[in-house]
Amino acid sequence: MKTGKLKRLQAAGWKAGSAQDFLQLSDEEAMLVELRLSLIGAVKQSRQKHGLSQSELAKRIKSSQSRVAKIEAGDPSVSLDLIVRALFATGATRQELQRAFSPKERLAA
Amino acid sequence: MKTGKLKRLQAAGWKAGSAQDFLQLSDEEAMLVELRLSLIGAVKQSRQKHGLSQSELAKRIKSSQSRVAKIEAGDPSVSLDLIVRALFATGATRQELQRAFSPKERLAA
DNA sequence: TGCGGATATGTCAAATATGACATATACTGC
DNA sequence: GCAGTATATGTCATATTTGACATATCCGCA
Repeated sequence: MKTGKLKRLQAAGWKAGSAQDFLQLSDEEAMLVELRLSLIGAVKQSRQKHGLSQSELAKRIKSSQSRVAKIEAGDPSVSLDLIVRALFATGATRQELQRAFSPKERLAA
Repeated sequence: MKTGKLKRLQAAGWKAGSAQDFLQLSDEEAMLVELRLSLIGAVKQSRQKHGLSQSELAKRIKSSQSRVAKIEAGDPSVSLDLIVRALFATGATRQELQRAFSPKERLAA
């Protein structure tokens, strides 16, 4: 049942071109999206845990509040690089980063 | 002793603008570079382990042999996204990816 | 009600990453 | 020596990502 996968992706802020596009996602692509979701979650969590506003985090990574918002919204225009940068900038350790990579919940086949 | 850090970065294919640039690397930047190194190492290792040529891997990620070479050479023009994509495409599992994130060796201070 | 801070969304010019290509180098086996 | 295969390096037009900005929405609090 692939629809669950679709819902997840949409929930992450990915505007579907068409359902087909998503149903044709290769495993690698799915893994990448899943990875992004994990990291994004870690950013949100870590930022709030450290009591930072989006603007404050933005300053640390020399970006803008709007881009931080896009990071956390899972906007497709945001690169993995920027997500990881943001995560580090919140004060997250590499161990926390590692944890973000843990498949805490598995994708429905 | 910061020079070790510099050597590492240069070894990774980062052309120094000047030594200062590197000595001024923030911790977050250093972590990011270290992360890239780990992932790059994992790509090389996994690709060879699976008996793939750079050209074959390139096809899988719809790229070119030259870009795969740049990935493995640590070329600064290569994004984290592409590195991770390449790693997944070699057939690496998420667990292997996770291991690549492990700080197996620590940077000198 | 309105004010203030935080977050979200859309746009855009500039910056950066991209695949493709040419070409160079290295290492085989002949 | 040469041919074949793998990898490295440089360039470039195109594509994607960027920070910045405007503006909207949400949420307490007076």
